[in-house]
Amino acid sequence: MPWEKSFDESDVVEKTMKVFWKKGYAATSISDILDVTGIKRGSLYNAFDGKEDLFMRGLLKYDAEQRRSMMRELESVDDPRKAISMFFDYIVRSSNSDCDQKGCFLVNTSLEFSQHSEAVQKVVTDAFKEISAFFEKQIKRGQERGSIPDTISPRETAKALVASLVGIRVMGRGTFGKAALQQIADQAKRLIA
Amino acid sequence: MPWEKSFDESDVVEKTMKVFWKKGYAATSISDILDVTGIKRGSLYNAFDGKEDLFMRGLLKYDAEQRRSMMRELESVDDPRKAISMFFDYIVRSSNSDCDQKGCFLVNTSLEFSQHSEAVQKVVTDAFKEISAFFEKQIKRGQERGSIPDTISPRETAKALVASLVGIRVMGRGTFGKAALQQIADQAKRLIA
DNA sequence: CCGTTTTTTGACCAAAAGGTCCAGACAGGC
DNA sequence: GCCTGTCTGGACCTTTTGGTCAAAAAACGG
Repeated sequence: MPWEKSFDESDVVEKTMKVFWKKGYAATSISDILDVTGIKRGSLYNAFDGKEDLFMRGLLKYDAEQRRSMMRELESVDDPRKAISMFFDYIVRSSNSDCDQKGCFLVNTSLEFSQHSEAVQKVVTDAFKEISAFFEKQIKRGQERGSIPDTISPRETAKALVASLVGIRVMGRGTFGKAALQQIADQAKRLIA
Repeated sequence: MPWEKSFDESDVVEKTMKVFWKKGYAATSISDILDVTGIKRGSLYNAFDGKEDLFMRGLLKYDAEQRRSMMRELESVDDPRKAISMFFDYIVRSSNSDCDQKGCFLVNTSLEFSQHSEAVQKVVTDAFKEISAFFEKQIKRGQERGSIPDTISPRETAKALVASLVGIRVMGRGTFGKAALQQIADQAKRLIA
């Protein structure tokens, strides 16, 4: 075994992810990536397959470290209303604390569908399906224990909550002010009130 | 006066708009535009300033012909609940009838903010502000005539409705199926029920 | 300390990007 | 029918794009 890489591969993916996240796929050039990682061209292509590969890795990393990890924490919340509420608060908080206003990488990517492979599309759609399923499950749990009214439809309300979430993420990129995002979240919660 | 243009300028803007709408700014090349309009390079740069200019014109055309014209029609609806309801149904219908799944040009553009001039950003944010103001006005009217409960906050509910609308537009690009969009819209209407 | 094996480096490539330019085509006014 | 002004076509330009390559450098086993 003759040599180890001089750079941390996952660090490169992390930095690359942030560029794609902020600027989108098409608007990000390889040069941008070289600049932000400090790595050289040859090293990049020695370690990765190319732009698409880099994007995919970044997206998977985001999905695992941001969305999945947050949802895993919320799974352990006992009170279903609180679990849903915490989800929204988390989104609002992370939207408001990001001074780059990058929004959500998954949402951003879903509006770039036409430029991406089906593999990428699947990551995104699966993510939204899981979020929707999460909401649905929590609503059902709430109905079982009487904290959420039986009159509402779990599946359809879940989808509406996802849409609100997406809306918050989009408006958080600069269209509405910070205060508005929390207000929207609070209103969305009325759907399960 | 020696010669008229051989192409219809507004027709070129229309076709150009559709490409930007579908693929986004960065992913659309001048060659794409030449292909879709059938016009030649020299003619394009003789009639327009360049890519940015073309994009701006397309965006303004969309805003005027899609959003503004629809809102103008809704202004004349007497029943405020119905006006809001029709807005959502219109969005759902136009999302579902577009086989290209382009979504909403304004929403798409709002996720490309970093690549655009402030002038472009202003068009988008103004559009959303107007939609929000429309909802707010309708909610207030509904409360005055007793068809919408006094307990809800007009301004904040309006913002939540905008977020739902945006969510529908995003999910309509392929993440959720057609049926889901109408379901989301129906749930959103519960915010003013 | 020498070969082996991998990484690094930066030059290099073809293609595509956005944009310019001008020779020629064209329709008016005279 | 010619002159004038604009419009068209496409060659052309520079820069940037994503990607390749070969030579040099660096750690390890022997």
